[in-house]
Formats: sequence, C-alpha cells, structure tokens
Amino acid sequence: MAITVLLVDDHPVVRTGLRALFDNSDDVQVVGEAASGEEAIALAEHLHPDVVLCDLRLGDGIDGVETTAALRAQQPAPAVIILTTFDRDVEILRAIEAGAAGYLLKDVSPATIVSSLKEAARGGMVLAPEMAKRVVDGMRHPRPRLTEREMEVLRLLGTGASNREIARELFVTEATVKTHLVHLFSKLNVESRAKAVSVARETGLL
Amino acid sequence: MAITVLLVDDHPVVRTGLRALFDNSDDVQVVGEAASGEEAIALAEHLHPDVVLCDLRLGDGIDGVETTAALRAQQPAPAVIILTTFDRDVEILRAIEAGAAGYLLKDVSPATIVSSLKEAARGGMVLAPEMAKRVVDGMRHPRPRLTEREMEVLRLLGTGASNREIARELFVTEATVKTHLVHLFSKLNVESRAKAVSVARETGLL
DNA sequence: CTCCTCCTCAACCCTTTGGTTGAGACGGAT
DNA sequence: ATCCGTCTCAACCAAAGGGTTGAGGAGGAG
Repeated sequence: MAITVLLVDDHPVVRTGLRALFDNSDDVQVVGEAASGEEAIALAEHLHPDVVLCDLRLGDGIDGVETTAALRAQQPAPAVIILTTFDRDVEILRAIEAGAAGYLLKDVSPATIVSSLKEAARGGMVLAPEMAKRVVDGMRHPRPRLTEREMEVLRLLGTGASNREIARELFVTEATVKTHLVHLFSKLNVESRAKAVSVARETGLL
Repeated sequence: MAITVLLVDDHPVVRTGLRALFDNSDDVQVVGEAASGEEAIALAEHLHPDVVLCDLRLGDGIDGVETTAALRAQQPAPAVIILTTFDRDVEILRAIEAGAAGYLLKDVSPATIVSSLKEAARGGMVLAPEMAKRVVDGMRHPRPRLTEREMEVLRLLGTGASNREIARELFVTEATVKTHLVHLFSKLNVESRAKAVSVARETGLL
C-alpha cells in the first residue's frame, strides 16, 4: 500500500515539483495539495494522509509551525515533515516542539525527500545531521524565556522606537519601559538596545 | 519554433516543478538546468536560450543579480526573468538595473509564468502591477547614496556596536564616527541609530 | 494565606548619543 | 588654480539611554 501524502506550500511551482517527483515513485501517492495552513488542516481532516509535507512560510495565514500543531492534534495524526528554505535555529526548534517528524531544506536531493517521507510514515524522525546538531545545541543553550510584555518591547525596539515611543505605544510610562529594557538586557546578556536587537535577530527571537 | 529556456534555481524541487510546468506547453522548451549562477553562465554560453528563468538566491555562489548582469553581457544576450520568493525593493531595482526583463514572485500561477516567459522572448518587459509601482517609486525616491565609509558605519551599527566600538573597529576617533552618523541620519531621514538600522533593513541597504 | 512572577512606577545618577559649528587634509573634476 | 566631496577631528550642549534601588498591585501556585 502506497504512502499517502498531502503537499502544503503556497508556491504552485513547488507543489508541481513535488508532485512530479512523487509521480515517479510507486510507493508514494499524493492525495492532495494545499496552498495555506488552513486549507491543509481542513483537507487532512478528510483525507487522513500518512504524511504531510509542509513549508514553513505559507503566505498571509498561519505558518507551518501552527499548521503542524493543528495537524498533530487530529485523529489519526499524520506525520508532518517541514520542507523549507530557511534554517534558522528557532524555526527548527519550534517545528520539532510542535510535533514535526522532520525538517528538510529545499536544497536537498529529491531522493532524500522520498526516503525521508518513507521514514516518517514508519513513525521515525528525519533530521539531517546538521539539523540534529542544532536541536541538541538548542536544548543545551535554552533561549531566554521572555515575558509577553518583554516581547512587545523587543518588537518595538526592533523598529527603532525610542523609550518614549514604546511607552506611548504600550500605554505605560517611560519608567516601565526602562524596567522592561533592563530585564531584557539581562536576559539577552547585552548592555544596549542596539545589541539587544542584533542578538534577538541572530537567535531568531525577532 | 518553441521558445528555449534555461532554468536556474538551487532547489531541485523548484527546477522539477518548472520543468513539469513547461512540459505541458508546446511552445516552451526547457533546454537546460543550472543550480548556481556560475553554472548558468557557462551553460547559456553554449545553449543560447531565448530566456533564462533565474532565482535571486542561489546558495553560496553569485546571486541572481550578478548572474543576470553576466548573462546580459553575452552575445546573443538571453532575456532574463527573475523568479523568486523575495520582494524587497532593492532586489527588484537591482535586478532591473542589471538588465532583467521581468520580476516574478513564486506564488504566481503557472499560467502567468508561461505567458511572462513568452512576453520576455518577444523582447518585452514583464512586471506585475505592484512590482511596476515599486520600480517607479524607487525611481522617484532614489535610495540615498551612502559613501563607502558610511556603509561601514551602518553595517557596524547593525551589529549593535556603540560609537566607541565603531571607532575602534574603523581606526578613527569617536568624533569621526559621530560625524558619519549625523550624515547617515540625514541621508536616511531618521533621528536615531536604532531607526537608522530599522529603515536600512527595510529598504534593503543592510 | 503566602510565595512568586509579572507588570507597573519613581527618583537618582552617570554615560552615551545626537546636533552644532568649525576646520584641516586629500583627491578628483572643471 | 579652484571647487567639491570625502574623511578626519575637536569642543560643546541638550537629550536620551542605561543602572540602581525601592515599591505597590494583580494573579497564580503551593
């Protein structure tokens, strides 16, 4: 019995490519395509694919991570493999946490995609060695847990907002903003707003 | 006589998708595939395709813009269409300046790709309305021309460096850094280092 | 109830930044 | 020879940012 797979990617070209790729394989059958996370969730509800091959960026709607979480909550839950061009640490970690069975970059060979898919259908995990390394690194160096408010401040910080502007935006006083900033600096291990934005970008917090 | 096209994309999946797409079209014939800019330039030299369909990001080597410039310098010069996921203003402007006949986003329909390709083969330009708008906007609001030194300062600014750190890095005094910064702020039309980084990122200067 | 986290705010101090003016040196263009 | 753009630097001032201490209220967990 062939493995059934649902393709999720907002780029028609990529979907076409994947479909063409699996058409040459006897044991993989594409049972559906979705251009958004919402569509994917709805389709999976009916199609019950063995595996969902999902991009991380999905246009305007929900992203691949949220889609993965929703899919994994279904009964029966399909295996989800993330197939994307981006390889930032956070993305990978978030995807794994959400229940993804694998994380592939789009520059891998078609053969790898097919074999990964089979592995996932068997219930296995699919992580390229470099990916696996990042996962354990991510576990070892846990990303600081920022509170919701701190994240809001960080986001505004990224736009170049001054303390006064941040205060106005969040309906608090500058004193409060400064307090959040001090906590933020401490958690990110930096000593200036500029560096905070810089490291937040690097680590993917922003 | 069918239009000959060379596909350039570092993702095998995308190339497969495009190839599958054109296989259904009688008047378009894929004559080659390249996974890098260097490979594309070498192949075009021999194949003389009518059109080159090229991604902007091409892995580690030269990018799509440089590839476009090199291709347009060949005799006869193929038409070049940029097909990418990114739509930052600078990228588009740079691609057009380099001689691209079109700029498409990967989320367009397959039909659009085919028709755009034909248009380019006829010597025409292919710009989606929103793209065209950005181009004229880009012409109207010319990106500020920063000097080399100012760019270095801007780059360091992006890493969150303080004036002191920038000064050390560039082997000048803080006074000089401040002078550069004032010029930078004026050219970018901002009033703080944070905002400077923010708009530089938005406009693609950084 | 009490401990703890998070969010809020204030007063104080010192450092860094941003803005201004002015100026010397160098190289290329006219 | 002269102008112009670029890079360099200095001195000065006002504003913003960063660091500290302390503290009150709201809400959840034990």
